[in-house]
Amino acid sequence: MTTTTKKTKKEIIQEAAAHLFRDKGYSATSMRDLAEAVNLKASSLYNHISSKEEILRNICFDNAHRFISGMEEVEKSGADAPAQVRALLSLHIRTAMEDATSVTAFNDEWRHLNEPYLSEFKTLRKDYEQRFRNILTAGINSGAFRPTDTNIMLFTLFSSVRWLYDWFQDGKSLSAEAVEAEVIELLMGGLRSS
Amino acid sequence: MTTTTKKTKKEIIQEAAAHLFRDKGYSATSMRDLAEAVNLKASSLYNHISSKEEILRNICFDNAHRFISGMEEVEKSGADAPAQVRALLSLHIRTAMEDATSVTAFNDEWRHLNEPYLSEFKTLRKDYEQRFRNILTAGINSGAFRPTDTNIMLFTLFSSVRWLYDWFQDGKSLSAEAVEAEVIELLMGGLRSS
DNA sequence: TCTTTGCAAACGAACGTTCATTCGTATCGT
DNA sequence: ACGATACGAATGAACGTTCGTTTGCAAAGA
Repeated sequence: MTTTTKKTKKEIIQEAAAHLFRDKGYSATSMRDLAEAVNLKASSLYNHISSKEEILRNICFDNAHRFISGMEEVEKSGADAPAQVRALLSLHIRTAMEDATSVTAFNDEWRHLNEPYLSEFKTLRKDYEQRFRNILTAGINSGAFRPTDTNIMLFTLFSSVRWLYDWFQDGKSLSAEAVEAEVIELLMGGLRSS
Repeated sequence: MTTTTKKTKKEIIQEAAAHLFRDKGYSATSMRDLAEAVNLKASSLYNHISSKEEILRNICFDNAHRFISGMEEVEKSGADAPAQVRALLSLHIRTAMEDATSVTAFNDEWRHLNEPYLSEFKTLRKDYEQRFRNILTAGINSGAFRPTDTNIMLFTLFSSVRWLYDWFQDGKSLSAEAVEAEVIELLMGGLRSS
């Protein structure tokens, strides 16, 4: 037995759900699909979770908080803007490769949340984006980054990391570290002034 | 009345569907939603289209062919690799801004196609990707691009353009031309060697 | 007149969810 | 050591709703 910290059934269900949501999307995943994936019948799921949306909600907010925590660490590191952007890119890339479903939730499936959670999530997201923009602005002001619309910089960085979970699951040739290094170099090269 | 070449009802339905698919996703869009969007009842849609999936199919393949046509033009232009990449980036960016739904179909919703169309679409896509990779390889061999895994280059370029339709619809400050120029500069800066 | 278009009604299938019940196991009072 | 009790976990059946789609018929246009 490896380092398996015993998972609760709820955690097993959430992970299976995240996997299905990534592959087929939230709406196209039925509770019967999910039940089959964890060797249960649909009705049994409700001994562990209270609704389909609760599962999505947990996935979305868990990962929102993961990114926000990363942002907090980066902010108080006191590093310069390029180093902060590198650290955040690393966080996004690592997360996308280690837990592909996080990025899916963060990017694609949150729109199926119901109110008031939808608004709450959007607020978290906007906050994260604003703090990222602040770093980019600092980098431009310090002369490290070529002057560019920070929205364009921000969203280009964000979404250029989206493909990782589409692609990394086919067990590709490169190691995670190599992928991370190359992507970061590619994107930082685009930001650099001079 | 602007330059409206008279649209058939089928075209109107397809455009409304594309819009809904982008906003809510294919699975979460019902035929009753779609009917309401074109001021019809659900049953009336079937006088013009034969199934929900046919709509998706048309959207996916129309746009696949649009990108493939662009690729063909670029290939026979005889330009060098950086110019070819610029041209293809321009195509992707323009398309994303003028017809946001295309990129959604191309990137996200095609997975809901049924066989045999799913396989057919995947083949078209793989073909397009391979031809893009060939251009990137040529750029590396000529010394214009920093040596990098072409898959990483390819998917980074592809997906870094995805955000445009999420963002451009909120009527933003920058003109389409400005956005295009900045994004291309950002991405080409990352590819460049030296 | 004949084709095209629209609609109300209805279809079976699938959806998320609830319910009463059952089974196994742990905890308790005695 | 014993039966009584409680409880977590699983289930089949059924609920009401929504899904994509079909049918039959009326109105409109050619």
